[in-house]
Amino acid sequence: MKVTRLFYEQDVLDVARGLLNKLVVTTRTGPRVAARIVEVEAYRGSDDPAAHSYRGETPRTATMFGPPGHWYVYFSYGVHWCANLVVGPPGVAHAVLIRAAEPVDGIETMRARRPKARTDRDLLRGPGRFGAALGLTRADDGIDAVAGEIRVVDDGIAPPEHPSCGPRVGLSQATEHPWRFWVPDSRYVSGSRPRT
DNA sequence: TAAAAGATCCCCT
DNA sequence: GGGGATCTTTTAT
Repeated sequence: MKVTRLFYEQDVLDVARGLLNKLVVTTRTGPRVAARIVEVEAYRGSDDPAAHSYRGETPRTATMFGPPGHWYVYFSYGVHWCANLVVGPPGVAHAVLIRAAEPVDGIETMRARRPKARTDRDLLRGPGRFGAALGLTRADDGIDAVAGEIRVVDDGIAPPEHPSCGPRVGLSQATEHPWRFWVPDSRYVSGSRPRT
């Protein structure tokens, strides 16, 4: 089934679960690279203190307030580029963070971008690693994921019928929501991280 | 203008 | 298991 603009106008939790097993494909930053999404987190706009959009629109989060189905890419901890998909109609700033993916195509290209990765399993396991393996930067913020140079496509593998879920990672607020979803049994998920 | 925190990753022990 | 790197964004003064 094709991933249309309409897909991104569903409830953000449904979009998050629906993105599992979808393919991210790009030739924007080099040779063709494809990766299968296996772990995501949902951020519920103005209802969610952990969402970047919670306190209203700022220059950084402008993309989140725009039309759905676009990439919101932000710079994290002065080191990493993390990628989200914008969900909900314009003005509704929900998003789904891509936390981990399974390398499918262009593995050599990804390995060149991630020299620290010892195995293919480490290539895209974690949001910062996902961004690095795809070669994302500020220039990729706002790109259309439906018709642009970095696309989300359905290659015939359905989302899991019963996705696993649990608390989101790395937050100091709104930690109670089980809005992290992943493909059960995938060896490419990032796994829980202990918090101090 | 300053200061603190941040949707992380990597290396060290 | 713990801490440092690194710098942008936001909020407070």
